[in-house]
Amino acid sequence: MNRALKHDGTMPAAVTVDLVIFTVRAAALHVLLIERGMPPFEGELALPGGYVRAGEDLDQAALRELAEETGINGHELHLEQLRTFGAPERDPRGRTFTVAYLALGPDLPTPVAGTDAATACWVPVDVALSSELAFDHLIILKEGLDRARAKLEYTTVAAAFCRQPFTIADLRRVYEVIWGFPLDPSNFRRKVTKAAHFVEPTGESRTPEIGRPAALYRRGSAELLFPPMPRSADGEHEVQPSAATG
Amino acid sequence: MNRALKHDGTMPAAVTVDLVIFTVRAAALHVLLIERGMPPFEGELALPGGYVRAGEDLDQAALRELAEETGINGHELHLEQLRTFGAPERDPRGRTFTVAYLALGPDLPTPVAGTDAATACWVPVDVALSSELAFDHLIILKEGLDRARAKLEYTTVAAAFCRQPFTIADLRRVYEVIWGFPLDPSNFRRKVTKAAHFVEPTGESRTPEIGRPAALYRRGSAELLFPPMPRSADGEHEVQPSAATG
DNA sequence: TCGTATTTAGGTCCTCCTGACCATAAGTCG
DNA sequence: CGACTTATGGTCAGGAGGACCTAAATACGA
Repeated sequence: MNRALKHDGTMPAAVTVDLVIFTVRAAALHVLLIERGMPPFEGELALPGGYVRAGEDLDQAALRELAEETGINGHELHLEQLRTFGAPERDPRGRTFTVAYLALGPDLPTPVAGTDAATACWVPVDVALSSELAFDHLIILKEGLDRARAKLEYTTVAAAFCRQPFTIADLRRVYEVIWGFPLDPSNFRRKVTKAAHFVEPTGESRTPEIGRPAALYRRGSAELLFPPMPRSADGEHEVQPSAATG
Repeated sequence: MNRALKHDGTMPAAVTVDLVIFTVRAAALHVLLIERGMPPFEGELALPGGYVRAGEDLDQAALRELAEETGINGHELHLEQLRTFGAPERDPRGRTFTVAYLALGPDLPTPVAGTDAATACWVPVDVALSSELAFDHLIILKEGLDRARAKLEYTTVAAAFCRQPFTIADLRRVYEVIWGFPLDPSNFRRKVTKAAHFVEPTGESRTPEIGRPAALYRRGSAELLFPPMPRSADGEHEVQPSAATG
């Protein structure tokens, strides 16, 4: 009854991980893209990723790919599963499922070209969103962006974009860059400093090129932010980007 | 370099979907469990699920399994991807990845025993949580419960548990059962009716066995709830249940 | 040396939302 | 009719957030 099934009902398939790696640099949100060095989609832009290896957990595979593509050990940044994509025809080589991951980190070094990546580079997300990406990677990128924007609201992951220690203004710029509109500096400070364990003052301060020195903070222990960071600027009440049919 | 890899780098693996199906009945949250009718874990309790078939998308596979196990066509209920589990030794038959789904629906009919399920039945979640489940299904169930609890806060999915039309008290009982503590009826009504497009009045009312008749509502168009439903009862500030290493 | 520009830090007012109540309405049951 | 139960609606105080405004601390230039 089912084509391509083995006697025990299993269907042989390949499983990959793909990573949406975001960082904030030069007042813009960037995503790491590679130019594919082999078919299919040779020469096209794609998200970094690769096959899950035999003894490997999914998180391990994501961390390994992260290290291979960026030279960063993933313990410094935020990593979470996004969603798994498995449309039957999404890979011309055969049935392939990909577990998409979202990675968020501070301004990362310019990546080295990996094994199967001809080149790897940081691309502003607005540029990437209007590009053609291999496979279904454009959809994955969009979902990653939606997830990142949503998570800024009710979690403290914004701090994952800041190299420690950081100033309140650094943290505010993360929100402004990812949400795409300015926040009131005064109200933002009040919100962040009064929230329990979002940021902890170090007691030190840093003098910028111009302006008054800013107090330095480091991440607190809180993961959730309650009440959430308000995001009232116009584009509100959009449909939630989650998964399936419902 | 890698054992069990084909020449092109792929590792043959099986992909399944498993479903955490929640419903509210008799003032308690229930989850659908099956007793496995074949090895491995024959005779043990497990989440319903099965292999993704050849031409099938992941969502399609989840909907098919849902129909097979409960006789319900999934378009009446909320369905979303939870997370993918792929620990190397999670299935003794060989490398198997499972895409876990979360399904939420109104008091569903008693399920029919499916093809590979000896028996299927609704189990109170507190009972299920203290049971032994096959594979890593207990972890999946816990994550599904965490996700459901969290989603009640900032989305309108609670209405997916109510057969339409429903009363405000019906909706409130969903929150109370899933969160595990009572909510103030008056404040809950104010919150729900003033939130934009959470519920829409039908103009009709229903007389219960005892007490004043209650106005009937149906689901509004909103998916997100802003500001969120407050969940201040003690167990607050717990670590977020999300995915990976971070 | 003394303003000026710039950025941080902190305060004020007002409005909305929420928690904790209380009061009333509209049914059923004895 | 009166007791009970549930639904509906209102009040009041406290907290959080948006829209401001003021002061502090630095670099720079006249």
